[in-house]
Amino acid sequence: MADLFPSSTITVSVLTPLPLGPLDYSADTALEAGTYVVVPVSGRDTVGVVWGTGSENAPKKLKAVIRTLDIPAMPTEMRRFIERAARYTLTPLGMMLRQATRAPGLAAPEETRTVYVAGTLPEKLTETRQRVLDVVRASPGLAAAELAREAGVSAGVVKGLHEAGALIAQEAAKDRAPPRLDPDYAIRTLNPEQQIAAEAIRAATRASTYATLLLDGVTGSGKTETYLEAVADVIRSGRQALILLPEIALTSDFIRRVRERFGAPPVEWHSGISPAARRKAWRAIARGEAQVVAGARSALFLPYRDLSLIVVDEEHDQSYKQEDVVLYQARDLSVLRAAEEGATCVLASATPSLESWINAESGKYTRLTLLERHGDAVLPFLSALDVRADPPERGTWLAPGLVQATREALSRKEQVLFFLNRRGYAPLTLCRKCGWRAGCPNCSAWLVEHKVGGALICHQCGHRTPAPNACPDCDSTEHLAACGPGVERIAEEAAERFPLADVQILSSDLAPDPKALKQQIIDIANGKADIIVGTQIVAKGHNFPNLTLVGAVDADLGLMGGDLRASERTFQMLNQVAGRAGRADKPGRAMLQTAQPEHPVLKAILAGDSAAFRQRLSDERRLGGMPPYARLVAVIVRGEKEEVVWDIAKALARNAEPLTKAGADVFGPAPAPFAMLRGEHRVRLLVRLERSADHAALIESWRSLVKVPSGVRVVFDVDPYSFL
DNA sequence: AGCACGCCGACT
DNA sequence: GTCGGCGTGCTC
Repeated sequence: MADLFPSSTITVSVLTPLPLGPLDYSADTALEAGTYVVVPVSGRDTVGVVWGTGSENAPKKLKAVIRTLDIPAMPTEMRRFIERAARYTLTPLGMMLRQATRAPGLAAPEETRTVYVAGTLPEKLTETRQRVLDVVRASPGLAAAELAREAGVSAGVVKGLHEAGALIAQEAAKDRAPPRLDPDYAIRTLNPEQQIAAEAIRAATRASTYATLLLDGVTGSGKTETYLEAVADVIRSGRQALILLPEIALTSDFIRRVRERFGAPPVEWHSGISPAARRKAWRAIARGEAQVVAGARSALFLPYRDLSLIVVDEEHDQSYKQEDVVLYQARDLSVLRAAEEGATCVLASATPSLESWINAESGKYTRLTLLERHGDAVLPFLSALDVRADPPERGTWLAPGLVQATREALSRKEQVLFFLNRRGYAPLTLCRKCGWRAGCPNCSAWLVEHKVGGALICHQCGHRTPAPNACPDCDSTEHLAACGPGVERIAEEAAERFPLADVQILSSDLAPDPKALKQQIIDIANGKADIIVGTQIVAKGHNFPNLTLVGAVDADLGLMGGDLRASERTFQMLNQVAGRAGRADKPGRAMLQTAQPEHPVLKAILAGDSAAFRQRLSDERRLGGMPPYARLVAVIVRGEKEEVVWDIAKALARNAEPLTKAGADVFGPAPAPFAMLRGEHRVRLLVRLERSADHAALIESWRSLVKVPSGVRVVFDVDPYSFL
């Protein structure tokens, strides 16, 4: 449209979802910070957010803001959160905004629908008309079709009443508010321990100042019931609560628990919801109509109007770490957002992450402990099966003790789970004649044989090749041997030993898609399997109500090797898997097959003594090692301009190397931008680490690894870890 | 992130 | 002689 009025004079700074900072535009009126606007960027219409109001007179030739959007402005708290999150994760500001504007139809005008309210009484009042009027009086704001259905009349009656002036048409938002949750719908009785924890969370939310609490409760101690009582309090106060869950745990199971407690489901937000539901949820949250949101990590970037409580359930879960284009730890950013909103953050887990553990130890977080199993649930009986004393027969992998226990459980019609965190049939194929081993041509890993699909697959890079019939080196067809077990091989053995049992493999690569996998888990939980052979996916999400025996086929897996996270992850995984055993009426059994029963990780699990183990781990970690989640960005400073010359995260993404390698391997050759430098430069080295250990030592060791071409002097300016 | 501009290999 | 590879550069 042509601009009929004199040129605009006000400068506004607008942040767009691009890897940039805010851009300046002109506007004819002042726009409040937080207003959603459409602006042209490189000739295309882009939704952005007014980030600041600049000078009144716009002398430069700026492009003009195209229009403002009729949606609630982004609250100050959220803008501050985005700024701090961007700085903390070393992400360009615009990319952080991008996380928050990933809702469809933001720019589209809100759709409306016609609804009816009562008008004047009609002259002719028939019985059917009366029924319609009763309905409209009881619940005004229904559409014609709904009104007719509720009253049990035809659409014609409603139409007639409208024409007679007895019903008045109104335009209402098409998206209706989500169903109201009733905080008193089904109040749960908590045991004393739970009451203390729930009261502590309630006190924190009522104080309306930032606090983080670590809800550390053993499996089955009723963490969910406990924090839902605090959520109830938030609902009563008219504020909002967000419950973050690992994607896989966001099942109908969890939604059902919320529904049972509050009489209505929470607003859901995760990758599986439809664009329409997404749009609806976004607007309901922005308007403050959504009382409780249950979502995956991206739900942290929604525009809550009045957020009082953030719960991060299963806070140790790896999936809170986003590692694609924008890198962040949703658990860390939850703490950050809570700080900005003056809200309470609850980190809940049976096996808290080391960093949260340390933060609780140091007093940064308040620790709430639940030691008792709730209700009928009983801790499983844990035991080690020493495979040196009681080895499996040659060519098999299940120790006699585990086989015997399985036989007994099956005879009682109970389910058994064999846990082995290794996909495929065999992790190594070798030629017994010439010693050839099937290795990946791209990386250092061995190729894993998969019988399902008949291929050798690299679990590191995905490289795939048909399983050979003969040794590629010596052509021998008789000497190729599969070494070691994967879940497919354990399933094979289980089927041989227990021919009458229904054996099912639960492995991410064997389901055609995540939906099918979910369905398979539900079917198994409902009894459609006698023996489950599963990878780590059984550690998460669904409960198997008839499961009474868990056998960890190789509990030592992950206890060796250079990965410093391994023992921590193994501890968490085995703990969670073992916790799956047991029914309401009956304690379960968990047997850990091991060649090193005296290993501290296994001893800690068997003794249920996580504290000592964690203390030892954290002491160890303080001595060094590569953190699992890190960002290191080198910035050349040239006067006012700062130029990112090297981003470790991007370098890692290119090489597809895990973040767990030793420093020297991560750094590799000198990054090209350094090689091009001549003379003296000031370089700021920005570092962000996930661990709350001793960062200074790590940074120092990294600094020594940055290779700078000779003749160039680089002054390092380390930006210290600064986070809450 | 997109998208344009830009300089070197195998093809209608 | 062109089509097209993706390497830098820009977006108010």
